[in-house]
Amino acid sequence: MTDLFLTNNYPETSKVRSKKKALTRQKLILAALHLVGEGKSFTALGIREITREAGVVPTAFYRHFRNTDELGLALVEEGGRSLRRLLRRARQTSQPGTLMIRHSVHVFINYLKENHLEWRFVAMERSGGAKILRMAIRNEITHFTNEMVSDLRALGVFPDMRTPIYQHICGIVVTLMMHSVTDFLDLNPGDPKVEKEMIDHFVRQITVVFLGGARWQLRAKKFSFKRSV
Amino acid sequence: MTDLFLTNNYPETSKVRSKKKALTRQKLILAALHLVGEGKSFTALGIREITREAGVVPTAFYRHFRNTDELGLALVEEGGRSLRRLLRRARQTSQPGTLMIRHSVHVFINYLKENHLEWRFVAMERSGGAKILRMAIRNEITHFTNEMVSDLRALGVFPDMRTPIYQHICGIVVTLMMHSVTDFLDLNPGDPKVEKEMIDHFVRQITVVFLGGARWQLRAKKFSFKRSV
DNA sequence: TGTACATCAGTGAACGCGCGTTCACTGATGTAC
DNA sequence: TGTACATCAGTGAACGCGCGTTCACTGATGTAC
Repeated sequence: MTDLFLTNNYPETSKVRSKKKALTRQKLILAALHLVGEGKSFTALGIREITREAGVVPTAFYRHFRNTDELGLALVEEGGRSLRRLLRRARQTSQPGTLMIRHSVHVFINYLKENHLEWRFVAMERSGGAKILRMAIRNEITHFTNEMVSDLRALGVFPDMRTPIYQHICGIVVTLMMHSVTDFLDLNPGDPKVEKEMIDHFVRQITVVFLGGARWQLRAKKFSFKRSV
Repeated sequence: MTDLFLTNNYPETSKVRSKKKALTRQKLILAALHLVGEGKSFTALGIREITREAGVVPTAFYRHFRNTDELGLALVEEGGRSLRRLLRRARQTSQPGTLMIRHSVHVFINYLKENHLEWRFVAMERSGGAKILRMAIRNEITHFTNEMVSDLRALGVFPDMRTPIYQHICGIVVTLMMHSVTDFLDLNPGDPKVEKEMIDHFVRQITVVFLGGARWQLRAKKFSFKRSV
């Protein structure tokens, strides 16, 4: 994760200064994430609170962001990266057949535990925060859904399903997934029994949606592509 | 709606005073809802802001609530009432057969438009607010889901489906429903075309879930009640 | 390579402001006789 | 019914505090010659 924050916008020649600046930026981002992880709402965070947590003086904040919304957008970007890395990992270890869903959910949950700060932020601000953040997150999630569609296609799940239906199904799955993030992070105190129940629950949800999607596709075919509901 | 706020906790004898107090309480609740409706996050609301909007002096707040969280819980209760009234209305006008889903969604959307303030609050704080509010909302939504199960049963949808599966399906539908609240309130600027698209989208989501649920139930039967995924 | 100047990330003091909360109060409403 | 006292919802002044933001600064890093 660390190196991702260190994106260098300076000419190659200036090294030490830009590295230090990027480091402070990272400290600010991590401080905000850490405070969100403690249960605070990002919307309620203040500049002084964040800089205090980061260990810099309040005014240093303005060298990196105009206001907290701008920091929020940086966090959304970070969350988007996290979403994409999840897909990459799922892709690399994908399993065929009926095991696919359960395996993917396991990858998801493990990934979620590793990166719980970013995910908590995304799941919370997705519907609870400032409008500009909601929109940015909605955008990232749309991209995520589209990528999921092409991944599943590449894996040969539902080989002859039409694209709109495919997108529809993945949209539902992603909505359920984002919702389960809050549940998981709220209710799971490391209890493996609770964790297993939640995983089973989520697997069943996805299975129902996939079954329904396949059925819907069948119907769409039967009625020669005319919707009947 | 109005009369619901005027719950009288005083002995029958004292009338004018308690009525006035309940009225101020209502003003505070409506002020908070109104501010949330303007796009502010409830978490970020302050006592002075709320009392200013309500037209009372800041200290009057303490005659009704200890802090903003307590007001939040009152709003959750109000939201819960709104959820239950929605079910009642849907029940009263229910349609049989394939029309049922589309009709219910229409009832839902119209109801959502009428009571958008409460719903915006519930949808936003469901995953974005203070933990105590999230928990209270989760609780209301669980009740809502259970009621939906028994309503659908009474209507004879899925006559021989087992209760856990029933609950599972309604859980998915309610999650999708709550999620669509934010979408609807964020994206719908009164444009009937956009509105129609969102309704169609939501109808299709529910249909997919219902189809999947029926299919799942069939599988559960076939494999003599043993889950296979 | 060495020197003289420029840049700029982070500092620290200071500001005005709105916040939550306390307190003693007022005057309409309720109660007792 | 009338009177004298009790209650208590809402008032208004006051408090200490942390907030966001401004500004001139410092000193390490970068650049030019």
